[in-house]
Formats: sequence, C-alpha cells, structure tokens
Amino acid sequence: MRDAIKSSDFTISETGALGPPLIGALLRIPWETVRRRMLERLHEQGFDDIDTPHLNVFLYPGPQGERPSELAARMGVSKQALNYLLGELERLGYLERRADPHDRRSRRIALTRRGESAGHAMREAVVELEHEWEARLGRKRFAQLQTLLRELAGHA
Amino acid sequence: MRDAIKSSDFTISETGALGPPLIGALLRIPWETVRRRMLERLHEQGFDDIDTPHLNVFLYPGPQGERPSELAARMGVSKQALNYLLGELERLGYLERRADPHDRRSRRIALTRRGESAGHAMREAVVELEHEWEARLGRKRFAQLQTLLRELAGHA
DNA sequence: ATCTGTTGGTAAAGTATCTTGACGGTACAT
DNA sequence: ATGTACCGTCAAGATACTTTACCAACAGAT
Repeated sequence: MRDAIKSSDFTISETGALGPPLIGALLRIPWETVRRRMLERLHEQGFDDIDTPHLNVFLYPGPQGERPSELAARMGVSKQALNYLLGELERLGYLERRADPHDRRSRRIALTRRGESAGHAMREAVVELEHEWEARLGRKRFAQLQTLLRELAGHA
Repeated sequence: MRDAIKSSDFTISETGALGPPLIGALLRIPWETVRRRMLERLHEQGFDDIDTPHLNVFLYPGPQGERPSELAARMGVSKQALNYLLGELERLGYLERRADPHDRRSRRIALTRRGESAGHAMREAVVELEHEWEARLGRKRFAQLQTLLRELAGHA
C-alpha cells in the first residue's frame, strides 16, 4: 500500500524522493491562503497600517480583555516583543492598555472601536473563504472538515 | 441549525460575541503544533542552529534545485531577504548555491548532506504527528481529513 | 507587619530579519 | 545591435525580536 502513490500528484526532486505533502503542508497551505485573504481585505478596507506581525495579535481568540503576559505566552513571543507590538497598535488607535482593577501590577487589553472593526473585517474575510470552500467541497464534506479539525485543535 | 452551538466550546468576550473558531483558527492551531514539533525534533537531533526563519526555507516542497527568485516568490518575501537566509544556511553548511547551467544569471539551490538530513528530520517529525493524530481520529477519518485538505491545498 | 519569593510590565541595548533602492551581468525579442 | 526584462547581490535603513535588568505589586509564610 505504501507504493500506491501517483507521481503526478507531487514533486519528486532529482536527488531523492520528496514524497507527497504531509499533514504539515496540507494544513499550512490553506492557512496561508486564509492569512493572505485577511490581510488583503484589511488593507482594502482602510486598515492598511496593519502588518503581518500586528495581525498575529488579533488572531483567534483575539486580545480583548487579555493580559499582555498571557497573550505573549499564547503567541510564543517574549512579553517585551508583544509589548512593542501593543505599543504600535495603541499608537495606531487599535487598542488601549487599561489598568486591571483586580491586580495593580497588571493591565488589560481593550480594543477600541477601530480595533473591533478590524477584528470584524478579519472574521468576515474568513467567512467569505468558508463559503468558497464549502461550495468547492460540498456542504456536508466541509462540515466534516470542520469537525475533524476541531478535534485536532481541541486538545492541541 | 445555526443556533446549535454549545457555548462551552469556545470563548465569548465580554463586550461582544467572538463566535466559534472559524476555519482560519482551525487550520492555524494544528499547523502551529506541527511547526513546534519540527523545531523541537531538529534541535534535539543537533540541528540547533536552525531557527524559525530558516525553517521556512525547508518547508514543502523545499528548496532542492530551486532558483532563489522562485523560492522567494513562493515564500512571499523579497529575494534579498531570502538571499540573506540562504547566506546563513550556506554558512551553516545546509546548502550551496550553484551555477545554473542553462542560465548564467541564475543559480540553483543544492542541499548538502546536512541539509538533506535536516529535511529528513522535519519530515520524520511530521510523520510522527500523523501517527498520533491518526490514532486520535481513527484511520478512516484521518484519511478523510487528508483528502479534504488536499482538495483545498490543490487549487490553493 | 515584615520578610521572601514570585509575577507583571517596562526600559535599554543589542541582534536578527526584513524592506527599498541601486547595480552589473545575462537573456531574449525585436 | 539594441532595448527591455530578469537574476542575484550590495548597501542602507527600518522593523521586530531577544536578553538583561529593574521596580512595583502580589501571595504566602511567619
């Protein structure tokens, strides 16, 4: 069964077999499509000061109400690096860093109206892609895809 | 049917509904798991001079035989940025930039033995994850997932 | 209350990675 | 041959990150 591979489906390098795309590439390629679309729509709609690094701050579930430390941990960057991005986004009017009433060391991120709009535009862009992909795969199969991915993302 | 959503499955922000994770997050989260695992295994196996930006060069289908320009376009960075990374990877012994026999302006990227090994280690790491996920979802459902993702990645 | 250890945010300095602009060499069509 | 486009690279500068260091605020023990 290991040999049942159609070589037309993928590239074979000259030195040695590269093999078919593994699950990594299969996840990455459509994810890159999603990110491209989000950035595209944002720029079209006037949020053209948002760049890839800023985008990461807005990714699901977003920064609303979060503490910088937690968000940095989730994003896998140092809290200083995040702090730099938050400074940029605050300067650009997308969010504010407010005092945390329960812990005076801490802060809470609050999206401004503009920040909420940007988040909305991003979600709209993805919903748009969902419709395109649902049309391509069929309603039922797209739902299956979502279910399967949710099971992977769940335990992650 | 649109209402059949269990609120325990996802976060609801205080100001307004964030909604369930869209396909973007569902793709991104497991993809990040893949990338983390690849980097982890690389570092364990002595390829500890490879960092996230370098990793991108090796991602499917990899740089073997490619021209810097094409690769840069595929990666979505400027050719100068890629050239910098190629310089690093060449210095670290992962690849060489050879002359292209058919076009003397151009070059072709050739992986060294060490470069091939690193690529192999990355693929092994993903195969490992594939087994874990196949066990979680079941053989048949994991195969379905692959099929569905292939249809998305195909037309990209 | 005070001591101790820990946590949250920030400042400063240095580094890595990316951008834009410019250039010489090559290919290719007219 | 000549104009145009493309390929890789150099150089300069901006951006995004890391490491180190620091202080204020919390938490738990006396």
